Order: sequence, then structure tokens, then C-alpha cells
Amino acid sequence: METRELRYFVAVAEELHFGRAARRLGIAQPPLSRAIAQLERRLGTVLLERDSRGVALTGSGHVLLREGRTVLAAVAAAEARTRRAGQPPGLVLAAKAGASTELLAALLDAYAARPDPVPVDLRLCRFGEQSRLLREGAVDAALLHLPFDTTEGLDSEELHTEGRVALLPAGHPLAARPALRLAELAALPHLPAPRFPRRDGSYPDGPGPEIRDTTQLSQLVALGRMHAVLPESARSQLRPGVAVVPVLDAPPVTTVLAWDPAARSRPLAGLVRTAVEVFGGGGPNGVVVDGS
Amino acid sequence: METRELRYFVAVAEELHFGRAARRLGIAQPPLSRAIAQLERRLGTVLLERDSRGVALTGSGHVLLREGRTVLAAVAAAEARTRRAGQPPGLVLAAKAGASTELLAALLDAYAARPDPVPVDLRLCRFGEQSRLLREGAVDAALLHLPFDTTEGLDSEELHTEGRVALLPAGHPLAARPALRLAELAALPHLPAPRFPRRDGSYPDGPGPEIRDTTQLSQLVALGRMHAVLPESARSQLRPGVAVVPVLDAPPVTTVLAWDPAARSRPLAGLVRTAVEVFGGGGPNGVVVDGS
DNA sequence: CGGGGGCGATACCCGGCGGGTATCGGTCTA
DNA sequence: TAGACCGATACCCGCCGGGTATCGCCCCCG
Repeated sequence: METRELRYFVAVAEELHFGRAARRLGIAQPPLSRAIAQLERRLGTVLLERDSRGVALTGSGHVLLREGRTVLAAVAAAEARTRRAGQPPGLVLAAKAGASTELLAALLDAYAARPDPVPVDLRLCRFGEQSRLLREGAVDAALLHLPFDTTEGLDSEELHTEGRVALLPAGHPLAARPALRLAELAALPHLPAPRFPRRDGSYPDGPGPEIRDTTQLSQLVALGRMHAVLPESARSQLRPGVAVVPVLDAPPVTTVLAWDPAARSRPLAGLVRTAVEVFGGGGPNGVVVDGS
Repeated sequence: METRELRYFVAVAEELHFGRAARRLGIAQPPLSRAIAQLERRLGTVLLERDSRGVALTGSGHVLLREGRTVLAAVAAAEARTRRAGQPPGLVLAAKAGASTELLAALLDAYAARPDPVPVDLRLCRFGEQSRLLREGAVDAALLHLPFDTTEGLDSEELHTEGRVALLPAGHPLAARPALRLAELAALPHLPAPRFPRRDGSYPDGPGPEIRDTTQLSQLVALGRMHAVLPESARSQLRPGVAVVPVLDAPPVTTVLAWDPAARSRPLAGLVRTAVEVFGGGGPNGVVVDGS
């Protein structure tokens, strides 16, 4: 099975329409039909049910869609990691823009003070993007925030755990309170919670605005369009017009440094070791040694 | 990047010799040279250092070898799982030949008594093979034995934990003892421990014989060529000429049922649920629902 | 010191396959 | 019932992956 065939199949399986899939792939429809038919012949399985007026996935089709996506992701990661291994040494670290600023500064300072530092490029991301970049091999390590991100399939090291605060428009009745509970915030009909992107980039349904980054977030709070519940460290990047009140019963947020478990780069090992030394933490969740 | 290119590169990287790699791939050497050169051009990286008289991997080459192997494994798994999803329903369960026999029987009986059973094919494996078959998508589930196998990247459910016994040639001085310690066994110069295959199928160095399956193992013990430390349940498949003595300080063996975390097949979910119900166990390590 | 052998790269050719356009057959809709 | 929509088929072309022959280089050996 060639990756080209997989790309074609995934496109059709996602569009459920040969014409659209072909357009998305930048080819004509007939070669696409032929390629899928050939793939089905080679696998000895029907992948798509064509009942004129549309296309549906068979059981095998569902399986191949899922497996094919992971294969294509692995291929993209392989390309990116190989390409970057050929570049002059240097680490790329992904972090959510406008979050964990002090922690990030402390980590980078401590790493730069090591005996053998390499240049560290910072890749500031929108919500949830770090995890994707890490899995795609576009970055060497990422600062993730549990429980929003997941470390599944990654090695990670816990750096810091903190409580949560509510961001409210200044002057809002609740803004004067010494502390809040989630239920009180949920009861505000005209001040909905924001909607954050899911793992695949789509947004859940609901009344709140769709959020991509922190500046957008604090602006919408200041404008009185929503409230938000963020980690305490969000205090450091406050803007006028936004009030902050601790939330007692929101689950705490843990900032972790995560990296590819298969990585064997010495600079990455240095960064991880620095993180362990600076932030103590609950012991490493994986090991890095030697190499490239 | 096409899987063909990856297969070619992995072959060259493993052989470190274009001619041999080409022979292994069943093509001539020049197209192989050209394909690798083209891959390097597309990635913008040198993968191999050719200094006449041989080939060596560069840093990027090492990375691509590692990544490429995982990609090719993922592709093989995708093909196998898709193909099997197209077959009439049925589960394939991998188990070590001659191990966990009673447990296996109990599991299969209980599953067959469910309201919605499908036929279960049993795939009896040599040591360590189950894990590979599972990861390759050739089977739906496997009985693994911790700490010999690893459940990394798999979902699993603990079924049973048991102590260890030593297998000794009947008539051996230690065979009459009520119990033993590992140190006593290690001190037997003419009765070495067997060597079991590693994850990649190779064997560690050492004095003992290389072991592939349990019949071979008990035969070698009976012939006085080695001793072995096995789970208690090995008693059930004893042969004449072999004595069994409990070992007090060997780490216990846990039998787990493992499966692909991404699997969504209803029959597999039924098998897992059966395992949970029959063996109680420490709660599931993953969830299975719905589908194909 | 010169020739031969081993190895990867290059040159060149051919056939198949991936891509294109044109068109068909079937079905739903206006 | 005509037309639109959609996937399959027919057919053609150019490129690329595969082949053979040969080169260039280096090492080794006589």
C-alpha cells in the first residue's frame, strides 16, 4: 500500500464524494475512482458502498480511514523529524501563546545556563496546537496543560500545578467577590463560557464565542461577552477591564513538558534534565539518551 | 514520501550496502541508488554517507530509519486490520503455545456463553510473538505475560497473577528441595538458564540454549541441559523427567489480555467484558465500544 | 607500481502506470 | 421527461520506475 493510495482513500472517505475529494487532491475524478478500485482489489475488500447519489463507508472502510490517518500522520512526522535532524542543531519548543510565561522564561534561562546549550526556537501556538505540532514532528518538545491537552503516546514531565481563576468583565457584580464556585459562573445567562477547539480543531456547539488564543479571550471578557476560567498564572497577562476572582472548585491545571518518546537527541535530553532540575516534579515519565 | 521509498531506505540503512539491499528488495542496484538520491533531494537532507567502500548513516539517516520502521509497521497493520475487517466476523486471539491453558479455556468458554458470541480463532505463538502479531494487526487480542511482554501502546486488562516455579531435571539434587531462591539456581554452572528472544527476535549472549517454545523448553530441561523459571501454571503441562520446585524470590508473572486501543469492534468489546467479568481484575485499562 | 575487483553513480532505454479528457449509465428532481 | 449529478469506463499520453551497460573511485594484492 502506497501513501498516495492512502491519501486518496482518506480524502474520499472524509468527503464521501469522489468529485470533491478529487478537487481537494488536485487531480481529476476518474483517476481517483480507478485508484480506489485498485486499492480495493489489492486489499480484497470493499471499502466504499457506492449507491449512486453518494458514497458510504463499509466496515473495512472505517477501519482503513482510522488506520490511514495514523499512517499519514506518522509519515508526516517522519518527514518533519528527518528534515529537522539534517538542519544545524537547535531545539524547537512549542508553547501556548500568552500562557506559562514566567515558567517558560525560567526554563529557557536555566537551559541556556547549562554547559552545552543549543539555540532554542520558540513556537507560540493557539489553543491545543502544541500537541499536534509535537506529534507531527514539527517541534522537539511542547508545554502542555493538563487536563486540556493529553500526553497519550508522549513522554512527559510535570512542571507545575496551579489553581484556577475566573476572568470577568470589570464592574460585573461577581467581580467583587473574594472567590467563586463553578456553579455560580454557569448560572450567568448573559456571560457564557467560551468554546475551546477540540483535538481535531473543530468547536463544540453552544452559546459562547469560539476561542483561538489568549488575546482574543481577554478582549472578549473585557467587552462583556463572556467569562473564562483560566490558570492562576493568567493574572500576569491581564488587561484593563478584566477582573480576576479565584475559583474554588475548578480542577487544577498542570503544566507539563512533553516530547516524542522515541527521540534520542542530546539537546532534548538536556532540556528535559533542566526541567527536572528546576521544577523538581514527580519524577520523569520517560528517559532520553544519546544520539543525533 | 511514498512507502516504497521508505522500504528502500530502510533496506539500505539496515544492510549498509546498496547491492545487498537491492537483492533483498528484488530489484537492481541502480534504481535503488536513484531512489535514495531522489529521497534525499526531496527531504533536503543527506541520509547516507557514501565513502566508497561502504555506507554509513548520517544523523538524519538514523532518525529516518527509526521513523520509517514505525511507519512501515503502521502500514502493515493498516493493511492487515482492513483486510480482516472485510472478512466474516470472528476474533483472532494470540496466546503463547502451552501457557495459560486453563485460563484460556475459561475465557473462551465464558465468551462462548455470552448472548452474542462470534467464532474465536486461536493463534498459538512462540515466545514473545503475540505482542508483535497484535501490533501488526494480525490478531484482535493477545494474552501477554508481564513482565516479559510489554503493554506499551496497547490497552490491557490484568487477568491473573501467579508465582514462579523452577523446572529442573528429575533427579537433580535441588529437585528434592521444598523451595528455592534465584541465587541457588544461578549458582549451577552446568545447568544454565535458557535464553529467551528479545522484542526484535534476536537472542542475548550467554551460555544457555535459545528457546522458542515450551515443548522445546521442557525437553531441554528433561535432557539436563538447563533449568528454567516459569509461572506456576506450567505445572499443568509437565512431562516426565522434569521436576518442579517453587521459587520464592522470582517476580510474579501477570497474565493480561491486551488489544489495540483504537479498535472499535463489538465482538472484541464482548471478549474484553467477558475477561473483566470472569477474572475480576484491577479494572479495565481502556475502553472499547461500538462499530465494525 | 600496476591491474583487478568491489561498490556506488551515471547513462540510456523501455514498458507500465498514473494522470488527463470524453463519455456512458443510472438515479433523483424539477 | 429532460436535465443535473455522480461515479465508472474508455482511451490516450507522458513520466517515472525498472532494466542493462558502463563509468569512476578506491583498495588490495601480486
